[in-house]
Amino acid sequence: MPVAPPPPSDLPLNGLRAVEAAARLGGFAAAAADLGVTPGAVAAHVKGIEALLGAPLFIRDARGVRLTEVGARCLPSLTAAFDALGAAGHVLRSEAAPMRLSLACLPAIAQLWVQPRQDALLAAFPGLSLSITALEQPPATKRHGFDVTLFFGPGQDWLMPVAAPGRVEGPCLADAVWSGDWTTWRAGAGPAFQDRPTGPVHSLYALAIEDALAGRGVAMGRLSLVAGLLSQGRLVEVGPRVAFDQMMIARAVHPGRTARAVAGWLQRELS
Amino acid sequence: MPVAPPPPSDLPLNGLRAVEAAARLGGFAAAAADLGVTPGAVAAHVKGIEALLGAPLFIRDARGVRLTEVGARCLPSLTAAFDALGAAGHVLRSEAAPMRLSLACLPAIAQLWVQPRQDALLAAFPGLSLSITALEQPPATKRHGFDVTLFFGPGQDWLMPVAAPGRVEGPCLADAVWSGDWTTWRAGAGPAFQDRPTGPVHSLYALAIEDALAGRGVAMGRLSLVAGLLSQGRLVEVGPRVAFDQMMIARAVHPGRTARAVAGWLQRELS
DNA sequence: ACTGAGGATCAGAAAACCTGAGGCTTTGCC
DNA sequence: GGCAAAGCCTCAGGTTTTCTGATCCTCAGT
Repeated sequence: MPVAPPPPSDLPLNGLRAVEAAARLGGFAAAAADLGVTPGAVAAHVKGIEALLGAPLFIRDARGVRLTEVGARCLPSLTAAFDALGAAGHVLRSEAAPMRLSLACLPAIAQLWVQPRQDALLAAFPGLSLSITALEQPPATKRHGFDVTLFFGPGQDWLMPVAAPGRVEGPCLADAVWSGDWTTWRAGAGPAFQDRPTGPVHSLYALAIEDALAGRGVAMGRLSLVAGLLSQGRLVEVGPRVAFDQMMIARAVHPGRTARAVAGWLQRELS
Repeated sequence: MPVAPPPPSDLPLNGLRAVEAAARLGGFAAAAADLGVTPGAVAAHVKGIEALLGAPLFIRDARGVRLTEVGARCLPSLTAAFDALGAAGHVLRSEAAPMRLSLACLPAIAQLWVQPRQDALLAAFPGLSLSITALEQPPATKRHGFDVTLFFGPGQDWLMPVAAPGRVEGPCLADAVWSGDWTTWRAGAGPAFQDRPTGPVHSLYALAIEDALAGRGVAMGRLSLVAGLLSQGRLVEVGPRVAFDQMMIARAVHPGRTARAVAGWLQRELS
């Protein structure tokens, strides 16, 4: 009697999700972050799937993991499947509560741009139930439950130093994420402010702007984010504008009545 | 400081699977059977999803469940997603072990048709690792891990009473599932064997055939299943053949080298 | 050689999951 | 009308799965 091997047991869904995330992101740690668990959990899931299949899907070495041949051939269908699942989840959510909407954006955008427009947005969409989540990175996939994203993408914006009126002499204020903005600006405007001391470096851009508002120095402003404060006179431009190749972009992650309408409204506000 | 994202709570995969199964099969009990759990577990999963969504997906009444409007709009994308997942799982399995193949068929087919041909099949596909699973019903979806199915479907076959040579006088043997075959045959051949007592009724067709082989009575044979025994002379036909509108059909559940080849081989054996 | 990133491993703890019994409502059938 | 059969619901309890947190290991770059 030849072999009558194992039963055709189904593969655990959560395990497949771990495999897909690890393959897509190129590492267990990244996958773990994506899934909101620890790397150990991802490793265990992947190991479980590999055991069920009887073949390794990843080659481990000290600096990460790579897909095996077999794994690489499986990735496209896995990704397609989880994209479909994400879409299905989205349909469920939007059908169940059409006026509930979740927006993902950078912390700086949330505080400086969305916050001041929130009342207008809610007035434009009566009944809208809005939740705003600040993320450092735009969600990598369409599976994260967000309806609309608002992040920087390719486009045209302006950089210029800003300070509170009459308080233009303080140190240079910067934040950790966009510290490169000063460099970019100087490349276009020359070595201005070179002699200034560097002030506190915040983890959040909005905190640097707060410091500038409080007269504690000069911040590097992205026009789209500080235009409101400039027109209110709470900040003034203290140097030339320099073109910047990133701009805010609002997009609906999945097609859906409300999401599309809100993304359109935001995009209109942007221009 | 990495922002701690308040998770945009993803929907649990197992819950979605329960919802999809219940929606597709029209009942929690059926879904439970499909998923291999108890109805209570399905109910709990569905309830969990409904709670997360904040809207009911099913209307319960005493004779089962129906989808709500919302649920009905969600079903297509859910089904598509789980079909995609099933396909992905299948790719994984076949990539990991290309020569491993699992066949699903009726118990009667397994015992009377597949078993005698197993050596020939393995000879035709060297290295094939075959597992055979007997199911009363063909798997309803493509998600059950089977590579090839072999069941009765629309087509042309023959029914006729069979018995061991020289032992044609015993009672009518029948099995529980195909007891209708006697009725069908009499409808075409007239009231023959009406006066015979009814012998033991087995749960498995193959047991009725065993009884016939042992000379304990007359069984109603489907030609495709008993042809081998007839040509060996172990059974003889003891009445006219009557046309029957179901025949065995082999099909590959998912496209795949081995599955397609084996299904083709089986189909060729059938004709 | 030191350091840091990324994995593996393991035990304990937490969460999710399943079962099994009992109850309720409706339908179909004497 | 009374009765049985289907289905679904709830709940308690236990079991399995899953996650974490600490520790160790390996490798690459400095």
